[in-house]
Formats: sequence, structure tokens, C-alpha cells
Amino acid sequence: MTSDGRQDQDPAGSRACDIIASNGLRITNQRVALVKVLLESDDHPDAVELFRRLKASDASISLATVYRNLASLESVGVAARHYFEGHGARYESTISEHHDHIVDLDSDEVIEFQSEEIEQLQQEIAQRLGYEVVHHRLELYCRKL
Amino acid sequence: MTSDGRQDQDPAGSRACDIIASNGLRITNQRVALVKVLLESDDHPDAVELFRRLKASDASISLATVYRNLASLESVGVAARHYFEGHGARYESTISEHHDHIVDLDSDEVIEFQSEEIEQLQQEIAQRLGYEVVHHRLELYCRKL
DNA sequence: CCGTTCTTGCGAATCATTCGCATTATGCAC
DNA sequence: GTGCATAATGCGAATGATTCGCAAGAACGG
Repeated sequence: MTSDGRQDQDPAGSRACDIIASNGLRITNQRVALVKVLLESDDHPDAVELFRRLKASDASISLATVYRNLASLESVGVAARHYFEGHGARYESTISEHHDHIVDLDSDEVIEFQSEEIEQLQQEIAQRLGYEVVHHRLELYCRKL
Repeated sequence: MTSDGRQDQDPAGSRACDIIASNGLRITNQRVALVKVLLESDDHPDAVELFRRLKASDASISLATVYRNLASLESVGVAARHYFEGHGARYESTISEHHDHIVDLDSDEVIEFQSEEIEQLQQEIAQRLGYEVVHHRLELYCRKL
């Protein structure tokens, strides 16, 4: 929408574009729109929900494109896919810090947290067993107290 | 196969049957066979693989039954379903202790571990955020050192 | 501006999982 | 044991999510 193509109001978005471009992927409208929607979403929408949100500003976008782009974004580390229990895949942007998830069993809400100590312990455990942690997944399925 | 229906050679199996029965579910051949196969499997097979193993001793068992029974076993806490990255659902019996998983990214092998300290920290974190942990999932995606 | 190649949209195809339904087998009561 | 009510099974069809194939349409380097 901006006349000169820069987006100083949106540092995360342009950082994402840099990453995308530097990985040899092209900057398409659909790709940029998806990144934007992901960055705006603090819930953890699934592909169909993202598709729905994207259609709001681009009625012609296709679901296949959403899936394809989620895959590309994931492969360059701009988005992450989660399989919380029961549901299919849900996505979030990973431009910001790493974190783990608390899933509210009653509301399906997802809260983020992170713990240096747990990460530390994970490293130690893996190391003790002869492994190095590439990445991990920690989900606490909880109920409100 | 035993004439009196007891299975002293298989304490875990009969314990599972007790749990199943005490939850109002019937003890069917298919159910028992599935429990047995799960207990024998220290890999984490998916439904189709379990189906394959079950067909070895009961050629007429159906895949739908495997799925249905996996669901029932899960609902009474005798089996657990995992969605490791990429793959569909994989199962294991939960008659033994709770544990978490290390997934070898290269071989797809799954190693089990457990850490009292991490569980402790999880509790604390959840509590601090106003939640109580019902259960959790911790997976370390690793490469051999 | 031009061509190459990556992307897109569309619908068809795939894969895992679930359902509907008629048939069979279990668990409980006599 | 015998019978009954009902859960469980097998089958194939249905679903839902995700991926594919292909022809038409954009990016980006030169």
C-alpha cells in the first residue's frame, strides 16, 4: 500500500521480508500479506483461519497458496507450525523470541512463556544421552486454578 | 488362550484389562490384542503399523477397530497418542511410568527420558500464571553428538 | 523491457482418521 | 448355562486436512 515499498512502521514485517528474500524466495503480495496476518495474530490460527483472514483484503487468494507459503515461511524460520492436541496444525510467526506454550484445556486459549532453566536442563539431559538439541517443543496442558 | 482367563505371566496386560473393564468398556479380543502389541512395542508405532502387527495374529481385524480402540485406550489412560513433527499420530502404552521424548531427527528413533526437575519447574511456571498442569508434552528434537 | 523461473489458483488427488450401518460378541441377570 | 440389551466389530463410504499437477500470472536480474 505504501508508495515507495518501504515499511518503516513495520520493522518485523520488513525483517521477515529480508529473511525471505535472502533465502531466494520471492516477495509476493500473498507472502507479504500472510506474514502481516501472522504478525497481527496473537492467537495461534490454523491454515483455514489464516485463509479466512487473508481473504478479507484479497478475495482471490487460494487456500493452497496459504499452505504453500506457510511451508516456505516455516522452512526459512519465519513461521512455526504447532500440533496441539486434538486440533490440526496451527501457526505463529517466529520473528520474535522463542517460547513455549500453555494450552488452556477449557478455552483452547494459548499462552506463551519461556524458562531459561528448563532450556538449560533440556540441554543437559540430551547431552547426557549423547544428543544435541536442535529444537524442542514444550506444551503444558492446563486448567485455570 | 489360557483356560482360566488369568494371565499371571503378563501383569501389565491384566492391569490394563482391569482399567479397561472398570471404565465400563468390554474386554474384546481385539482390544486385548491391541494392548498386548502396544506393550510389546518399544518403538512408537502409528495406527497403520499397529494394524499390520495385529493382522499377524488376527487376519480379520479392521483398521477402523484399531483406531476406535486406540481412542478408547487413550480415554482410559492405557495408551497415549503423540504427534511428533511431520508424522501423523503415533502411540505407546502408558501402563508404565510417565516420560518425555527425544526424537532423533536423523533416524526418527524415539528415546524416552524423564526429569523431576523439569516437571517441578513446569508446575511453578504454570502456577505463577494462574494455571494447574493437567498434563504436558516435552519433545527434544535432537541430533547425535 | 524481456525472459526465466518461482508463484499462484484451481480442481483433482492423497492421506489419515472417522462414520453409518448391519452383524456379532460381551457382560450381566436369571 | 441361556438369553438379552447393548457395546464393539468390519466394511466401505465420508470427511477433513493437506498436497499435487498444470496452465496462467508475477518477480527480479540483466
